Amino acid sequence: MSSPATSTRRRRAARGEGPRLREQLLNVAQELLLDPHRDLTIRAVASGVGVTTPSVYLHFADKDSLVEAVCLQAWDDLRSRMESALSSHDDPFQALRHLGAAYVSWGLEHAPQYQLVLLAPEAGERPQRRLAARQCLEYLTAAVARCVKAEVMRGDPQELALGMWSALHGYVALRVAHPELPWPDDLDALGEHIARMAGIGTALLTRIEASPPPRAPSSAHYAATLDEAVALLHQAEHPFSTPDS
Amino acid sequence: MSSPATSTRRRRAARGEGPRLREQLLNVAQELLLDPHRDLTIRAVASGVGVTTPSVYLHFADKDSLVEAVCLQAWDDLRSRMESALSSHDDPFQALRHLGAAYVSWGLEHAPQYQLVLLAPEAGERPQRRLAARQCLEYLTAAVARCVKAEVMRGDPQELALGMWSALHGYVALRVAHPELPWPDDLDALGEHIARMAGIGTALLTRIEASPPPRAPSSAHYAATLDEAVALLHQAEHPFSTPDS
DNA sequence: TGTACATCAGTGAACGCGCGTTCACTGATGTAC
DNA sequence: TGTACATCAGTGAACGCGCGTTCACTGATGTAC
Repeated sequence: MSSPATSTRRRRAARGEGPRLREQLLNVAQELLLDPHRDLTIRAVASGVGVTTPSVYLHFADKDSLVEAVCLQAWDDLRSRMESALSSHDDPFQALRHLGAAYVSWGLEHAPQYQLVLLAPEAGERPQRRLAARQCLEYLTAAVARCVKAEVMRGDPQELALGMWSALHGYVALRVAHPELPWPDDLDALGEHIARMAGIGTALLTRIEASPPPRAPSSAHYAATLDEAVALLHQAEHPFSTPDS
Repeated sequence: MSSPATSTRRRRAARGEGPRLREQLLNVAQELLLDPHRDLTIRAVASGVGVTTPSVYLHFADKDSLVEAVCLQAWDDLRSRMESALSSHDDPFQALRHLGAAYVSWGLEHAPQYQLVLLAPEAGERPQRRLAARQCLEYLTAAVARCVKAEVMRGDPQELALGMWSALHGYVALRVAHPELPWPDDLDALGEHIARMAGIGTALLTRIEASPPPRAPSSAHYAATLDEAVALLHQAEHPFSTPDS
């Protein structure tokens, strides 16, 4: 009578095949999460698979468990992307930059999962999401630590990583929540810009903080000094990176 | 019988005094927004004032209008803070830095309002919140434009402002959603760090992009060149700023 | 100064919705003898 | 080879909750005459 509108009624699973339903529920839940016009409800997930609502409780204790499982599935993907970004560049500063770009690019591609783990107000109270956030920070901290070891940055790697992360996160968060702002067309280009801005900014700022100058400067002095610095870079055997290394 | 538990029953307003209820409703709604243990519902707002639920509809068309009104009230405060940060510093680069620090500091103090306008998934679809976000960008763009005019930065002010904003926003957003991360105790110190990192990073990066060097560098070359640049700054008449100007 | 009337700031009770969740059940699948 | 039985993947119907919202009303306040 009240058969699901979105899907044909599925065949009942064979004896040992029960757990396959779990996988199907996760898939449908993921689809719902990606569709801004539909809500992720227990009822919608069940009917999407072609099953009645109570069946969901055969595999998930409650709604939260289901939602969390959906999101954490995607975060494994980010972890592996960060890992490969880190290991595919021998040079610490280049590795950090590519790690940042990979992070931003993943975040923009997985907006709903990103939103749930890093933007939801209650995210900090959920152990699984805390863990996902923590692991993110650890990858970044590792990358920054290598830069500190190579003496291109100075200071506490974890604190610097929090600063870098803020810059990357902000771009993803702002773009996802306010797509109507005058963003440039190329999603990743601004991500690259921000990753480089944060990297270069951190490198220069931590040096200045390690040996603070006596007086406050003006814009004119900043400009003049930066010009000289860039000129210096051009004379160096290996000058600063172009946008694509 | 079912008198409100949270407040004494108020006296009925006199003839012309009707609109005063609106103000009281906004105040209670604000309190509810700030209390993470209570939800902002029409019922709770009404009972907080000491009035029955339908009375709320005398002043607000629906719940959304009420919530939006509460939030936008606070954003006026941010606008004035940004304005005074901008006008209290003659030097463009210093003004930008203080604008950033003021922004972060306000965001951390007004987490719920910040969350609703800049973090909520549907924020980009609400005209009022779009406007608030847009005005934020405009203040930042104005500050960056002054830096571009003073030649301490190069490029499109709005695009650079989006990058700067991302960095500032990310810190507020991350800290608000994940307070359990290993943040330093001083809220504003890291905000200052990020504002400076983004400013200096943008200034240096836009110079490098305006005159890109021929080859990709290594961390060692970055380190050596930045050392020379900082040495240069120390020789300058007005070197880089200390954390407190 | 008194009285009929309009206004306006509220009230009280209820509606209907969609949600997460529970409970007693069913009927196909495999297994023991 | 047939039959009784345990298992297990589901079903169907309902509960109860809190919410936003609506509707017909009331009773104090001020005003016209």
